[in-house]
Amino acid sequence: MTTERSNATIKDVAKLAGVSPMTVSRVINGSIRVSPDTQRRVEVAISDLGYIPSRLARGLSARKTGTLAVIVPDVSNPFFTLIVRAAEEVARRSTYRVILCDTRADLSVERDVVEELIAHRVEGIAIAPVSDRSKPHLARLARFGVPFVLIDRTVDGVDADAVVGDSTGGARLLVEHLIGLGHKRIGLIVEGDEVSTARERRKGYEVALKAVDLSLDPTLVEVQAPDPDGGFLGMSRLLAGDEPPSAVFAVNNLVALGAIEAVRGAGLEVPDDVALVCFDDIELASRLYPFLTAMEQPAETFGTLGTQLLLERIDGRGPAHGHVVVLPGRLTIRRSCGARPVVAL
Amino acid sequence: MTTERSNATIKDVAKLAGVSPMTVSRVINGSIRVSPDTQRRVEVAISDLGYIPSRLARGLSARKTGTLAVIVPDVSNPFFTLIVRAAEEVARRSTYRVILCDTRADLSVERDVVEELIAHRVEGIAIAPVSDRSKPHLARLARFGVPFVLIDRTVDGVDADAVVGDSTGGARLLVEHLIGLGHKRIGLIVEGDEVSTARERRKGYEVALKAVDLSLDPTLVEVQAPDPDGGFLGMSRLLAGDEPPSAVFAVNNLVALGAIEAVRGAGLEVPDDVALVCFDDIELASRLYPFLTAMEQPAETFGTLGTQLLLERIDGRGPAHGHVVVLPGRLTIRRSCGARPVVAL
DNA sequence: CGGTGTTGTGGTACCGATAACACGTTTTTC
DNA sequence: GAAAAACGTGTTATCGGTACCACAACACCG
Repeated sequence: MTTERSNATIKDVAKLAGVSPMTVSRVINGSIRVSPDTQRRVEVAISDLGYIPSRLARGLSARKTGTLAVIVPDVSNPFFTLIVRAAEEVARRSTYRVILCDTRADLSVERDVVEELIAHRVEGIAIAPVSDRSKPHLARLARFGVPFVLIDRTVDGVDADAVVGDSTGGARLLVEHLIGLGHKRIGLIVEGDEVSTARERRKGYEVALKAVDLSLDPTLVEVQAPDPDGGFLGMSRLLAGDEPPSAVFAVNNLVALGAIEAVRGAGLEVPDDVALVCFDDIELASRLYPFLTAMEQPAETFGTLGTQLLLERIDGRGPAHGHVVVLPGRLTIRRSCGARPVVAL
Repeated sequence: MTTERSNATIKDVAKLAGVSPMTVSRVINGSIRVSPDTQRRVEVAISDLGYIPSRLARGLSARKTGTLAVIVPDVSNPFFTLIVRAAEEVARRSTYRVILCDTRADLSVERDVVEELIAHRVEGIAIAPVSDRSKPHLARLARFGVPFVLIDRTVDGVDADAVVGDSTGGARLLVEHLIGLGHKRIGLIVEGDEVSTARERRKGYEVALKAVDLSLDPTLVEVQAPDPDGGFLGMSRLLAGDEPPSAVFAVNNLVALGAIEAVRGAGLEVPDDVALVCFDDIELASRLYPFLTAMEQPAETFGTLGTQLLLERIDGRGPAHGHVVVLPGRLTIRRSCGARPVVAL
């Protein structure tokens, strides 16, 4: 193994192989118009020099980088991790590379990330936007002609391809399940309605209640950050009310976690004192302790389908207007709702 | 808001501002040698055109990209997520961007990722390598003069900066804890010893047993993949043995998860029938259900320190030989080991 | 046998930025 | 008050590739 420092360029390879840089370029890019003999010589030279073509130069010159990006608000959320994995897989099969970006649900980080990706001249972006306030960022992409696909969330006033879950329907099912268990006072912990999923889940909650003539008590709705802290706060406030709910619907898995902590913190238990349901599973946690009754969404499909739509857009195929795919979820009944689990532990 | 498609270059900006591209470049890069008036005119032009400089061109021309990379074997593992977050934070403060890469613990993916990052001309890499067999990949980096820092794991035969946990000491503490609880037959589920942490944790296990004259029974050691499936398999085999262990040390959090499932699958319970300890916590799961007795490692510090070492390397500072930092873990006693928890639930 | 393709290869310009140097002007310095 | 230094800006070459066109050599056609 040589220890020599290598930073060969296409010219070095060309010289060593006794051809022009253009011919080396042809070999790299798998052009057909190269004689077998030349091709072999060039390949040997590349290998001898340990040559790796610069993506910077390639991208600059060819005006395409072969790079996509996936932007999510939280890479550590298992729901988004699955999306990312699936997206990478699809992209890889189309010989695209993927840059993964985490906005931490922070609008200003999202703004920077989008700008950075434009600067990198990525060819397309799959994005789970922070909220409706992401609209300027998406407008920026549109202005630069960067195709994008929305994942998990739509953005008010933005017409684009999107792959989302059936939040309204899913929420309705969850709440109907609680109603079926006899609950009449059902609380909701949800994030602000500038996030499409929150908006729709809230709507599903309301539809389910109205359908059985249960009144909508505004004191039973807590608007909180979509994380464990928000869940904790929301549940704490609900429990402190005059007439606390007997069941609560948490807008997502992390909120549910915090809500459970709040229940326990109040010396109560889930589901005995408060039943709980939510959107999205926490896979690792459920393996250890199958507890959360949840509307599970097909995260991988979000990633797969989203990336496929994106690739179509890049190729100039696809309809003129945004193509929105809505995927149904699956209700998984476990302990937190208080129903007898279907499968014994 | 104009809907015009924008792809302005530095020349367009220069023309609009009535200066040369060089002057625009100076403004972009915050050079001091620009008159306030010119600066303002250029900034207005940039803003009017919605100009975003091409990183490709900048990188090619300036021969530096201002980009680092973090490579981990599993972004969804909370341990690595924390590392990544911390690394990004440090990099951002030094005006570096970060590319996040997930190898899925697959050597061939790691090879491709490394090659891709060299092609992107990243200026430095923090990597949690797959195993000792990652050595050629690291050699490649060295050959290209790309500084790198090892995170969480060292690689046999590679001299580099590294930030790792005290695996041997941590493992010893965990096993001593089990011994202190009266266990005499203690099993181990570990991955192959081409991974430094596995090697060292196994060593810690052996040291702890020897220290109290407990024999090393090879049938109590299961070598398995470092994921839930491996844990399940390992635990299943241990339980099926002639003289099953009364306690088991799982090499990491995910293995522990699978191990618990195996115990339950056999109609037994943790810790009543088998006590269990492991490395690394699962934060979300522990919030829902504080169960795992674990050696928690300061993941953020791995990321922070690692990136700092990397930045020093890039600046040409830092010692000639690899600087290895070993960080101690913290033993968190919960239920899975069978000890009475310090804090009531 | 000239005309028309096809094949394999090279030359040149250029992608969009910056480094390095040059140059006219103003300011400082003694 | 002239030389030296600082200032503000432009010119040119170049980073490492690829697009586009040119072109020689050979094949095939009627």
